[in-house]
Amino acid sequence: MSCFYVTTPIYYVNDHPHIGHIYTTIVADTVARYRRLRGDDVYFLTGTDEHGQKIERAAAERGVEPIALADEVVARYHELWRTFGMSHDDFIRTSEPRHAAGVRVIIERMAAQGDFYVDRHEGLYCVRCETFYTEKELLDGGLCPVHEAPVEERSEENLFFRLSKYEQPLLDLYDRHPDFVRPASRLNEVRQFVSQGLRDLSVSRTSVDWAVPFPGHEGHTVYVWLDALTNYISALGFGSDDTSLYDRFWAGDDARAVHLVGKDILRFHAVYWPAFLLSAGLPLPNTVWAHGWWLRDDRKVSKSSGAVVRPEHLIERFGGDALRFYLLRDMAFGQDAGFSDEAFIERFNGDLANDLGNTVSRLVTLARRAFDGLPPETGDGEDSEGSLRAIAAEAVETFLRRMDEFAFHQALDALWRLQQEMSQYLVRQEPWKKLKDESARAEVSRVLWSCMEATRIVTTGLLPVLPEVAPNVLRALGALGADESPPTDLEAALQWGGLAAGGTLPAVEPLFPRIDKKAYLAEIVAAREAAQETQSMSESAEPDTSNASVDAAAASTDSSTETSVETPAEADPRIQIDHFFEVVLKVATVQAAEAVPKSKKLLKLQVEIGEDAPRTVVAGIAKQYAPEDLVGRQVVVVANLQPAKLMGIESNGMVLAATEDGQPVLLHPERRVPDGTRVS
RNA sequence: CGCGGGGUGGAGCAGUCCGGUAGCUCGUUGGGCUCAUAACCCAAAGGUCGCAGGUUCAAAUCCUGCCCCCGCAACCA
Repeated sequence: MSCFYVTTPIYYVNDHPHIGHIYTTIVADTVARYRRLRGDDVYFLTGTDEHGQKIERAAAERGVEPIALADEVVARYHELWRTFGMSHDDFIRTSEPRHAAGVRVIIERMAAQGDFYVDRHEGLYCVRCETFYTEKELLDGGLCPVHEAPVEERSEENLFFRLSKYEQPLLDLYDRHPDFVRPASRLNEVRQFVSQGLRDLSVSRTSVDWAVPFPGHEGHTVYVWLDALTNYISALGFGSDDTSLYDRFWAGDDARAVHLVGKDILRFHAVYWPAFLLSAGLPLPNTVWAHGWWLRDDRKVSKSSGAVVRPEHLIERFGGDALRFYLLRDMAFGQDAGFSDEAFIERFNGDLANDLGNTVSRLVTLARRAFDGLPPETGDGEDSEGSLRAIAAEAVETFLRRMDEFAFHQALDALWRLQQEMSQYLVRQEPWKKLKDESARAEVSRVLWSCMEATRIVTTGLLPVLPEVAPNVLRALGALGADESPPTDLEAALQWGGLAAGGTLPAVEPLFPRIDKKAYLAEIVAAREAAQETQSMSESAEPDTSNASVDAAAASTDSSTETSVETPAEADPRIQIDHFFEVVLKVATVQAAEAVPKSKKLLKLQVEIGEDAPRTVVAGIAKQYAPEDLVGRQVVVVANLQPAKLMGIESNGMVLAATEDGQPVLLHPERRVPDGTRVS
């Protein structure tokens, strides 16, 4: 028996759970369940990353302690993981003392190697970002690219980690263990990054308090990634008195550790983390598996049908297992995939309702009609065709191999191939025509038994994917007693011959009722509208007729960890009219327009605004408007805006547009009016 | 030369590492069946595998060049 350790990243509590977190964790859970069923000693870890300035600041804004903020988000994760039946063995929070202990010990070991040194981080610092910038990153005039505010010269004493020292050892690692990063294309990416040269890494901050204190350096706290990555071993007791888990799952000879990560944080796991471990003289994990992203499907079809990405709604309505299945089946693991409600419904109806659920119904109904229970005689593979058994064996072999490779979509495909073969076999045999023929009783029994056995095997393979529903399907098939637990030895359970002959078989309810696609899509549109209604009414503000921003926020499937803390829905506060008049809006005619080089969204416009000379205005509308189509058109501009530089071009004003689903739609007066006409 | 992903029948994708009759799901059309959740089964139509070269007996797959799309970062003032 080998030891298998699987982890998800720890999720930053400044971010509410989204599809990216859900996906990674579902994959990890499926792998964990699968390895357990293969007889491995498994440890599955997930958790939360709680330190850092963002949390500190968000907490301060709300007037609470950072830990209170973290507690709230952690509670949501716990709740969400429950709905998916996640089987994690531990949930680590970086705010826990046991984690800090691990961080201290790894840092002490790294320090003992002389891998830290103190240096002054001198540079241009934006106080509002609390970040250093290089001159190259700044806008013309030395302004912060985020705030366009002046930066200041600042020097902060930091501890640096000698990352450069590990450049060659890392390259050696990638050569010796090509499996260290998967898929292979990602390894190339990482290798290229490292071979371009590594700069030493700043690993302490003096400006962040909500963090682990840096051992031996008063006033310094540990940089977020050094802190966060260490969770993978601190959770196993590294740095504590009891290192039994660590010895078993990290340092053991037969231990295999796999970190599942989104491709956005691959570098930290494939470069920094092994460098830290090498420095500390600790064993390395075996594999960092980087998966792709779920991208929002923004085809017109979706928009016109009102379908937006709403995993919460899908979960609530169809359960965690259905979403698990969709996510694992529809993404070629490692690559990006598009997420849409329609695809979910099609997958659910096609694979689960039609293929699996309906098959179980028809088989059970047939068996009950013919034998008032399970078929009394087994097929034993010796039915009139004798092929189903061999097909099942082949499907099982492919299934196991693909699961081992983390190719979940192909593993599921293998099962469905068996299901399809079985269905075709059933139709060829037409047992329903022989139900009343006493002489064909044995034959009918063999046929039905074989089909049910094939379905049992398919369902057994689904145990790691559908932990909640698969056992129910087995029960419906009579392959599992009402109070019996699902099998624990997957390989054995996938062998032909597991289904008993004879016995009772209860009538079935539909296991996966088909989803009425049209009705469902209408439902989510209605739900969204209701949500908006409630929101605006509760704030007693005018209904927000432009719903674009609401959609965008609800539908984010971005896996970046940079989204802000969710704040209670807040309608725009009412303003005094003189506030409005502070904004000078004028009609202007576009004299000239050209694309801004190297930019995708920006157009540089010359607009006649009734002044001595036309103004230069930069507008982010290049994706929707061709420069030549704009010349001669009238637009509305904000005339008294502070000039700003965009891609090095000074913009003196702002062109107004309605934003629909993130796409600007230009505003213009109903009929031509003189340039410079005030809008109010 | 910023980083990355992708271009395969109407749609969504697999196959590309390790060349060998182009595959899956959905959709469309026709037929069948009626045990079953308007399900299931059979058949058909539909592709110069982005373009151009090259290597090879053989290229979606390997090599070279090019075009286009989409993310990310720096730009939606």
